[in-house]
Amino acid sequence: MADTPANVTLDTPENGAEPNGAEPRGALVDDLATRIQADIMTGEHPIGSWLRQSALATRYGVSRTPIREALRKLQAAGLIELHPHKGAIVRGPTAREVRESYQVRAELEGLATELAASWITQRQLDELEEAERLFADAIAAVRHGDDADRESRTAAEDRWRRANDMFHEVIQEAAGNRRLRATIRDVHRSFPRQLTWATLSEDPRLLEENCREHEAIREALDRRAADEARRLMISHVRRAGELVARWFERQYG
Amino acid sequence: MADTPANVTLDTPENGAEPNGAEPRGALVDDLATRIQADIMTGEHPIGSWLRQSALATRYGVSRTPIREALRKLQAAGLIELHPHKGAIVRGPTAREVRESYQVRAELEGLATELAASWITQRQLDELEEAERLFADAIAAVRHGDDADRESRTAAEDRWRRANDMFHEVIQEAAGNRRLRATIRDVHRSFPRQLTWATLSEDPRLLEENCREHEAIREALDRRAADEARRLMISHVRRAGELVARWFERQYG
DNA sequence: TCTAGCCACATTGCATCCAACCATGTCGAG
DNA sequence: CTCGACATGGTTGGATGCAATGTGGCTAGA
Repeated sequence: MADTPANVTLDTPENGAEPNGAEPRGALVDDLATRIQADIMTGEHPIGSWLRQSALATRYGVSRTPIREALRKLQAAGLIELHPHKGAIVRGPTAREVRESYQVRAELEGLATELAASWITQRQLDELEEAERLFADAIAAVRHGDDADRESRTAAEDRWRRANDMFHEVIQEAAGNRRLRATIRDVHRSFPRQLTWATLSEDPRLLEENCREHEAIREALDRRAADEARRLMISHVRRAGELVARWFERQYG
Repeated sequence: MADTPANVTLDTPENGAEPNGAEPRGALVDDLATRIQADIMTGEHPIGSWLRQSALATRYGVSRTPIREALRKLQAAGLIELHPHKGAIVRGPTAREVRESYQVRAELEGLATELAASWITQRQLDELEEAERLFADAIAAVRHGDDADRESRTAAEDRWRRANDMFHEVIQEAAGNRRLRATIRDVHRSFPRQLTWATLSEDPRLLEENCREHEAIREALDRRAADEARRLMISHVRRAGELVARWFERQYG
């Protein structure tokens, strides 16, 4: 710790990470865990790279102690491996794990959809429609943006992901089972999100297919056809999973 | 810290628990997390009680640092709540959460059973039969032991739980999806195990019913009737869940 | 008697310190 | 030239110290 240049550890919020010191000074570890996880998701900490405690400490402007606690949380979440006396390594899934995860997720989202058919409100159905609209917009942006404009492309990615998340989250919300939702999130977050996008965005036809599947699900929910909605959702997720797994194999296998 | 002669610390000789330094000296935190979790499950740290870091530290013969990391893991697992500057509290589920969890678990175990129907080996079918036998033995022990012999009763509880776990685990093993198994475990361990036992053991008829349901599931697996096995497992888990939820409401509601 | 303010104690949060440990590169023997 | 013991730098693991925060009790005033 001798080399910290700006060793002004005074309570002045120097590093600017906390704009307004709104930090309740107890949520620091949880905040760190969230940030590190986000940096893993975006690929800033690539799969297979080492997470050095001191590097993270200087990066986020804290000491190693809270970093270590945050790493424990991430370990429990399955995002990293902790090798004693060696360090933490960002854990990437295998193709098999991708398939397994999507199989589990398909079942859970199927259940969520089945439940949602009973409880979904008109307002939530409208939100699903809204999500579809955003989804279609994002697809259009991809088509036109092509590779010419890289910035609009990542913007489209962001919009697409938001629309997709919105669709699934509204349904999970409508299902009214918090534990179910939390479980789906746990399964989902075990591997970087960019995977789904990277897979589907390669071929706009896949995106459109995805969109149509969403429509079909919403339509079934609108008719309160629980079983059908469930089946549609399961095959929807499974299909996406198979595509991701294949892409993953081409990439790393 | 070493000045506390510990009045209660004697009944659990933790500090001498590592006779031969078999500890790889890096697994300490994980070990602590496991032990604390076990003590929560057995009710030694009752639901709603505070977990004082220094108390845990002296109890397990370490300093507060590894304790804190272990608590972070348990927090991530959902077993405890961490209130900044106040401490860790053992989190008990609400009746609603019990219902939600069992609904999720039912779906997942249903999937596991469906998958198992395709992959289960004769050896695993034999293990299921073995589990049933142990199960029946435990029931018999409960019937005869009555309340007269308290020791044989807890022994029976242990046997019963082992048999029950064995049954479900063999099926999950046969399903061949590790992620599925891990997810079921995560959902399952969110609340103390004694609940299931405490519920079912009140009425031997429930135990016998449970046993018959196991038989039916095994029989369906034997016939490779995937759909039927799945349905049976789902209603099996749901029924158990409903019983636990009701017991829980009577107890705490 | 009741309540508001205050003070002392208990507990956590984070930083720092030291020992244990792994990896790598060097040097000497065969 | 190769292989193994050894020293060294870098990293993690766990303990301890100190400041910040929450809590309960005590007193003074109405």
